[in-house]
Formats: sequence, structure tokens, C-alpha cells
Amino acid sequence: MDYKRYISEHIQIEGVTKEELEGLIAVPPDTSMGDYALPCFKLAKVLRKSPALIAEDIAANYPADGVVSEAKALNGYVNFRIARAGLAKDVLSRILEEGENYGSSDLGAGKTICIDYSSVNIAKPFHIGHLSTTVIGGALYRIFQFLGYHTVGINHLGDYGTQFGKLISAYKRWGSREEAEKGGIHAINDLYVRFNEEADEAMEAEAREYFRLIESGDKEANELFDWFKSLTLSYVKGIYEKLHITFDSYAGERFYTDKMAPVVEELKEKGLLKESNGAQIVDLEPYGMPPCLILRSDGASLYATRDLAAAIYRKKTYDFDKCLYVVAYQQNLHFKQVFKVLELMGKEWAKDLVHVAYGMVSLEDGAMSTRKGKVVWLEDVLNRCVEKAYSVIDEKNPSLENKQEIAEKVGVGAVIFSALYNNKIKDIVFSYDKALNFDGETSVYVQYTCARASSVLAKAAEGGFEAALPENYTPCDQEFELIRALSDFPDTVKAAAERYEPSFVARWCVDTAQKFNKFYFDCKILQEEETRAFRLALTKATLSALTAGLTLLGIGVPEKM
RNA sequence: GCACUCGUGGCGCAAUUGGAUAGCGUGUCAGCCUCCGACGCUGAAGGUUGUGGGUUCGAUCCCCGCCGGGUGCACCA
Repeated sequence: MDYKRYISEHIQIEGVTKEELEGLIAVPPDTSMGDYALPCFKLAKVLRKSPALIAEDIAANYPADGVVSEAKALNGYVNFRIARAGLAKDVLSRILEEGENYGSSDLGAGKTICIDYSSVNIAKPFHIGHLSTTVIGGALYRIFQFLGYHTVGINHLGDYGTQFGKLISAYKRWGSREEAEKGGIHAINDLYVRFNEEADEAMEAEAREYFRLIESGDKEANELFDWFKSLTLSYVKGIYEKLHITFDSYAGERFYTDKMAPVVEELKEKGLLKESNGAQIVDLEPYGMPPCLILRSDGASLYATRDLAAAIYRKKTYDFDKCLYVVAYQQNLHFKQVFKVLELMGKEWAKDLVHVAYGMVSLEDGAMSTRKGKVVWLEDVLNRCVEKAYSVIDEKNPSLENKQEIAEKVGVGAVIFSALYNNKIKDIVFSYDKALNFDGETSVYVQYTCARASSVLAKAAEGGFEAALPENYTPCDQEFELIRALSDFPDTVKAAAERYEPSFVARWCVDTAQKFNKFYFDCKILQEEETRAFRLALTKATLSALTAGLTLLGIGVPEKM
């Protein structure tokens, strides 16, 4: 039941459409005021009457019924109270029917959305700074899928540039197959770090030469590069499995090597290309931006050139309705420039490109620096959180089976959640103290709540009690608050998609878990016979909805912990 | 210097894009396990939303100035 629509359809105001009324209806800050509210201030202009009078007028004429039980004017608002029994039945029957699909829809049916996220660099281990793009992108991927969109997850591999010449040079100088196979990607990264520390002009020149060899198809250079690439991919695969991340394409920068020349040609044809200091640029001065560099003075392509080619390729290949780039805000200007250039090229779909920018991660003593060894590796964080989870479980629930498996869900979930709980634009200062603290607003709290609900349901099954929705059951305050939270979930998921904010879903999970815990303490679920069936239904519905929420975020839900 | 961005109790963050008495967690203090899982619940203390103007019936939110933090600004990605 869409209550906003229902209410708006029962109000008659001359000169104001039902749709306008529906758009005005909001939720009061405090449920003691009511369940929905119509602010009358904007109507005051149209009707040339004071908001208070309009509110009183609407309230007096509103036909209360079994759906909306009350309309009351207060301070220029009309507050509506929904008949609790009806709302409860509506929401809970829907959740019990749909289970973990509650909140899903076909809103995006027939639409395609490309999401570029994670985008790892070859031969670089994952550090904590890569977490946001990976889990935000992964969550958006699932959220859009949940809403019926066809989603294309793209890992735009960083596999192009002189850095790979450096890597080969470093490997040939100091590396060996055995060490690399034993030490994996970290061993290779160490070589790269050493190269940067020791490189002189001659070594830099050598690196450039190796990169040229990769480009020109030299067999040895390419074999090495492909080997580094396969080591990297098998390494990241392990991490993606833990984080529940998937991709449909691994087309990285190198993939666009042969797709850039036509773009440059097109820019030239359209008269957008200009020479400046020996380089080829698109002048963006009229738009208040620095020029977009297309070709270096030595003729080589640049980052922007590849992103132009990639965008055009994606449009051609996937015919997307939207293409998201989940990339840190450092690249704000870059994407603004690239999008503008595409627009100038006459690509009317340039408006469908969205830079989903998020904040950066630093450490307590400043920015991360691979060269100075000031790095926090993601796998270390994951391992330590899983260990911590294990020790807590071992302490509180020593007899539990498959403790390791549950510790994985809890520990990894905590890491994912920490990157998804706040607005994505916020910077994050990483500390192990915070990462290992599972109290309060964390995934662990939500998981614990789920385990508690599961436990009640298991006890009910033992006792032969069944969940049911009796006719005309009027929920008490605690029950009703929880039901209201549950009813918000579908809109929350939609808002998360519209604003590219997985944090909305994360916040909803915590909020709903809080309401469940209040309900749990104030209302005995199994004890009292008259309320038992309904409360079991409420418990079951809560578990389904919370599971749906956590699953969208990529977080597992243990039955026991 | 210019552009973008952030600034909310000690600390970390919300506030349904302009609505009612600004919420939550953490930390501090005080309570609650003979009662469905205490990784939990209840209560107390803690705020001039950086600052000064403006717009508005109404501003944490929009506009302008200032202060402070972050990021970016031509051949790296």
C-alpha cells in the first residue's frame, strides 16, 4: 500500500494536483506526531490562506477510515495516523511472501548500467585504500541488480604505462622465478619499490625501453608481463571471493590500445584537437577547466585518451543507460574533463556518465606511502578482523560448530561495513583500534541481531509454535516502530541507487536492528500465547529484511555466532 | 593563486536534498543476566550545526564574505 498516494487521493484542494500533494507528504521527525505529514506552507501561497488554517481545514474534512485512522492539524502541518493493524498486515504479509527478495523490483527492467569499480593495478597488492571502490562498487552492482537493472561490472585494470617497464627492468635485475612464486605479488611489488628507490637516469631509460618492447609485441617482455598479470589476477580473485565481489569484464587500459587512434581521428575531424606546447589537447577554457591532454608531445596517448576510448567502447558494446565510475574524488577534474570532451564530440549519452566519487583513506600518522613502507595491506586487515572475531566467538560461544566459517563472515563483514556505513564522500582515517572494535554501529551488531532472531525462531520451531498474522492485530508501540522500519526498506534501496549511496542501506540495517532489539526487550516473543504468532511473524520478517539488506552490502548472515 | 570538497556534543558520524523539539554510536557516569543470546537493553550528562551576513513563513541544508582541513590544477595513472 502506498500511503502517500492514498492520503493525497483523499484530499481535495482546488488548483493543486494529487501528484503535487503526494510529493509534499513527508514523515514527521517524531512518530508521536503521526505517521505521515502534509506541510501546508507551500499551499498557503496558492490558496492565499495561512498554513495553520489550511491544515485545520484539511484535517477537518479528511475522511478517516480503516486505512488512515486520524488526521490532525498542528503548526501548519496535517499529521496522519495510519491504522496500525492494516499497515502491519500489509508490510508483514508482503515480507513473509517475498522473503529475502523483499525490496526488489523491476524498476530497472530493460535498462543496462555499467559500473567501473575496484580497477586494480597489475603487480600491486591490495591496500586499505582500495577497499572503498571495491565494496561501494560491489554494493551498487547488487543494489541495481536487485532493482531489476542489467548490470555490467567492469574491472578497468591498470595495466598500461611505463611503470610496467620499470617492473620488468627491476625483475630482470634482482628478481627470480622462485622468489616471485614463493612471495607472490608482494615479492614483485618489493622489486618495484626498490626500483623507485634506486633508479637513476639510465635505469629510467631502460624502463622506458622495456615498456616500448611490451608495446611493440616483444615476446619476452610480453611473457613476463602476462605472467605478472596472471599472478595479480589469481591474487585478487582470492580477495574478491572473500568480499563477495564479481565482475563481468576485466577489460583494462591495455585493452584500449588499438581503440584510441580512431578517437583521436574523430577529435581531429570535429575540429576539437589543438596543438599546444607540442602536445595535442582539447581546449576546455570556455568551460573553466584546464585543457584535456590527448597526446603527449612525443605522440603517446594519455590517461584521458584511454578513458575516452573506453567510454565509447562501453556505449557501443553495452548500450548502457548509465555508466558509473567508482573512483576517488582526486579524479574529479579528470572525469569532468573527459565527460565534457565526449559532450563536445556530440555524444548525447555523455550525460549518462557518472563519476561516483568517494573520500580517501589515510593513516593516523598521515597519508599512505608505499615507498616509505607506510601501508596497511587489506589482507592483513581482513585476517586480523577474522582472528578477532574468532577469539570473541571462542570466548562467548565456545561450543559453537564451524567457528572458523562464522568468524570469516563476522570479521570480513566488519571490514566491508566500515567502508559502507558513512556517506561515501567522507575521508576515512584508518586505525586498527577502530577496525577491530565490533561494538555499536557495526555489521557485527546487525549480525548479532539476526543470530538472536534466528535463535528465537529455532526455539519456536522446537516448541511447535508457528508464525501467523491474525486479523485485526493492533501492534504496540515497539512492534509498530519496527514495522515502520521494515516498511521503509524498499524506498531505502531505491534512494541508495538514485544517490549511489550504499550507506543508506547500511544505516537502515543498523536502525532496524536497533528497533528489533528494543522490541525484543520490551515484548516477550514466545512467552505470551495471544501475541506469540504475530511476534514470530514479525521476527521472521525482520530476519528476512535484515538478511536482504546485509546481502546487498556483500555481508554474510550467520544463524549463530 | 584558482577550482572542487569537507567543517554538526570530547571523539566518529546521521538528518529522507528547505520543514516541526538537530538524531545515533563511542567515551564518561548510574542501572539491568533465577526471565526468548549482555557482541545486548535502560537512564544521565554532553549543541549558539566553524564564523559574519543574505534569501525564506521556515536554513545543518541554498547564496555571498571570512576562518580552518583535504584534494586537484599540461604531457603519471
